[in-house]
Amino acid sequence: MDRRLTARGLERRRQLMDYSARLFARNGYDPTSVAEIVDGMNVGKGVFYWYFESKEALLLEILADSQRSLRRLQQSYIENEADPVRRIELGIRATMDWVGQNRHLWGLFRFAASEERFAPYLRRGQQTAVSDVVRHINEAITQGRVRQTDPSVLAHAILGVTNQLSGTFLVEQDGRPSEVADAAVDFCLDGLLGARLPV
Amino acid sequence: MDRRLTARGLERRRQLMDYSARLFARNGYDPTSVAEIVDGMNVGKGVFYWYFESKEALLLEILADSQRSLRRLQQSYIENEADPVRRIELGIRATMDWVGQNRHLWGLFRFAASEERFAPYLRRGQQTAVSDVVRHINEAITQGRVRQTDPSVLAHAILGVTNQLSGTFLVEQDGRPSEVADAAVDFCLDGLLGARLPV
Amino acid sequence: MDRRLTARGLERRRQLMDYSARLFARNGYDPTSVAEIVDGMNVGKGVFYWYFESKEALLLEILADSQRSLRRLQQSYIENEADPVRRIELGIRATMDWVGQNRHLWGLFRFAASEERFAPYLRRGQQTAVSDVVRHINEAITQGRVRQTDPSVLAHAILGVTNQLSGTFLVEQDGRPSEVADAAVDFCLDGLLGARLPV
Amino acid sequence: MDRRLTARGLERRRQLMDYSARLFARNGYDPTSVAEIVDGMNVGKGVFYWYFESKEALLLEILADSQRSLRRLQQSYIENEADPVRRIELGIRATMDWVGQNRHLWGLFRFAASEERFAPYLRRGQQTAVSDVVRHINEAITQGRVRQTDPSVLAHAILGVTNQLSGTFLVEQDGRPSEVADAAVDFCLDGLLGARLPV
DNA sequence: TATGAATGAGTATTCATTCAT
DNA sequence: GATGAATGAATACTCATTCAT
Repeated sequence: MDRRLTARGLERRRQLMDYSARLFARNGYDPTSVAEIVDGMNVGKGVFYWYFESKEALLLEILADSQRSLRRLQQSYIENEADPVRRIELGIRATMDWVGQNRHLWGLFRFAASEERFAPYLRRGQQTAVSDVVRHINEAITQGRVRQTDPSVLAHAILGVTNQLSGTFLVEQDGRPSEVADAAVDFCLDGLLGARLPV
Repeated sequence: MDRRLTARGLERRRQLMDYSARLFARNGYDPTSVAEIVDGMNVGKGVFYWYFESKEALLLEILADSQRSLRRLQQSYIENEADPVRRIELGIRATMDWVGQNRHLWGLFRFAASEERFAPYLRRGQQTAVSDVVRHINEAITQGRVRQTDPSVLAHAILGVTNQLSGTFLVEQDGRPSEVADAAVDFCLDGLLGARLPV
Repeated sequence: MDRRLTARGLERRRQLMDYSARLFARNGYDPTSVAEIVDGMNVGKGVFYWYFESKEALLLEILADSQRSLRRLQQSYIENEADPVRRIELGIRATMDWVGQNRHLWGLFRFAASEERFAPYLRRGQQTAVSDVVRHINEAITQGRVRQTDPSVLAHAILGVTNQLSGTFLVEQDGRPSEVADAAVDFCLDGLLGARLPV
Repeated sequence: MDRRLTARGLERRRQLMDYSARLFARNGYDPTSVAEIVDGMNVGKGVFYWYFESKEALLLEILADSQRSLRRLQQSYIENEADPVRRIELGIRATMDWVGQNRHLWGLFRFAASEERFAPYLRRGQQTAVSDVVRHINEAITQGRVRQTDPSVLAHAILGVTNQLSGTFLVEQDGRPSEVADAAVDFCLDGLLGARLPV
């Protein structure tokens, strides 16, 4: 591997990744055969193995790629924001927007997270996300705006809310990211019982 | 199918389900072969097909079984509790206790939820859970204790928190159900910013 | 693997080994596909893998089997013979007789000997053969009937003669084992120039 | 094919043959892919097919080349030698020297000899070698120095000894050609029992 | 001359399922 | 009820060869 690819080659590669990701997401990774992929793209079987070492390597690249792009979006939303609570909120909004534009990858992530052979590769991205949030929470605690609790628990709770609401209302029910984000932010900040006065 | 099974037969059947569930959870459903299952149990292949119509049917039964037992536990925790907020809390605690005792099924549920061919069977259980919670929330709203919001969004958020925290702190980090439940309940009721006075 | 085989199973296994050996010998190991083997036997592809772990494992078993049977024949010829030179002669005759009855295995052995991946498995048998002969030679040297020379060199030379003559005159030219053996024995004992008086 | 090659082209061609021969010898002909060859030489795939019609044609050329060079060496050793027995001896010495300098080709010859698709191409060279030796033997018989026996049998026996000793002691054990040649010559001339008086 | 891209038949192997005993 | 044997379509992957540039 480690081929020197021409511009045309790079494009092919990207097409393969996109198309595969869609098939994986729709039919599942294991049930999707390499034959299906190359047939669907009207290319020979060798093309696949010219660009990827294996079906597994392809999935891993799709996942890594996606995690990178999500993280980039989150950081672009957050930069220059001083208020830690607001940073958390913006992170949630970035995530919702990203999911909104990559709905088809949702199932793929769930699958990868559920299988021992792929979960490890997701774990790193997950940990990065958690520690990002933990940093904001710690700052907020210092400022006395969040009660003293294990920040990593809070971070995971926020992730749980974001995941669940995006899965249900964006992917399944095709909702609008900004509205789902509103709901997620509200819940994360105030819980069920919270009743902040309107500003 | 629909065999009249002797007591010994029923026992066999149960053993097969338990053992398969463990293999599925550890190595994934697709990668686990029927041969592995029957070899591991030291029986012939015929045995498997005597008790189950197919590998897929087996997984479905495992899932249905698990969902039933989880629901039963939740209801036993809740019955006779008049306070709707308290019922939500008890539901969370029941879930955590169940996960604590069925850790190995966790990954199986995630997998099934991620694949189009199995997700539908989970959807029903999920919907039941959601509408249970929605009922409590509506009651709480009527009592003026929860702000006016789409209750199904709140219900999903609660499920998200419960899922994420149980996955991370019970299954991955092998924590104690009651403590994880405490954290989940706190977050769900008060969010990040809430600061109820201790009772 | 390590199956419990019924009598019928054992027979199938043997048939597969015989048939494969013939195909390997005729067309070469690599060029012979598992498909060819099972098609030629009119069985499903699974049958092959029910009895053998892999194509490679099958070849190894064929080789081990053959080496065992050759050695057994050699020992049966030699036992009870006191004269070491005569024992060498009988070893040569045993080998020729064995080759005469297993002509089809000849090419298989040459192939295996020529490939790094199989040669090691042959080496052991080859070494056994050499040390057998070395033992006889040492005895003959002690008796003053063979000149002082590195016995392992002599042993290899004898093997070389036996191999070459059996390959050329038994396998290629379909000659009679006893006559080829006569020639091999003569050459090994007297070389080109030797001129023992007829006894 | 049959290209008009520039000097640089001829050099490329030679490099390809050398490199391929080494790979074939080390890993086997079938298991070595054209991709491996061109990758290892850092050239594109087209280069290979520019210089050779096919992988098979390449092997055949390597073999033909080698046989030619061996024969040339043998003839250069023998020319001007009047004594037929001495000519046989010099032929053996030439062979050992050649093998000593082309150790890596040894396995390749064994492989080619073992496969029906290549053996025919070797057969011709083998026959040439045999009839060379047969000519010397016949002369020696005429002179009464070798007993009346089928000369082709004797020739094959000599080849067998030479092959086996060179394979074992030159290629496997990395010995010195002149010493191995001494041993081969001794055995061929006198066999096990011969005891010529030292000259 | 040379390259990267593409082809597609072919390979070993797996596996859910069925069947004769 | 249970077993070992058998099926055969399907799978991931390879590779000699060709081609457009």
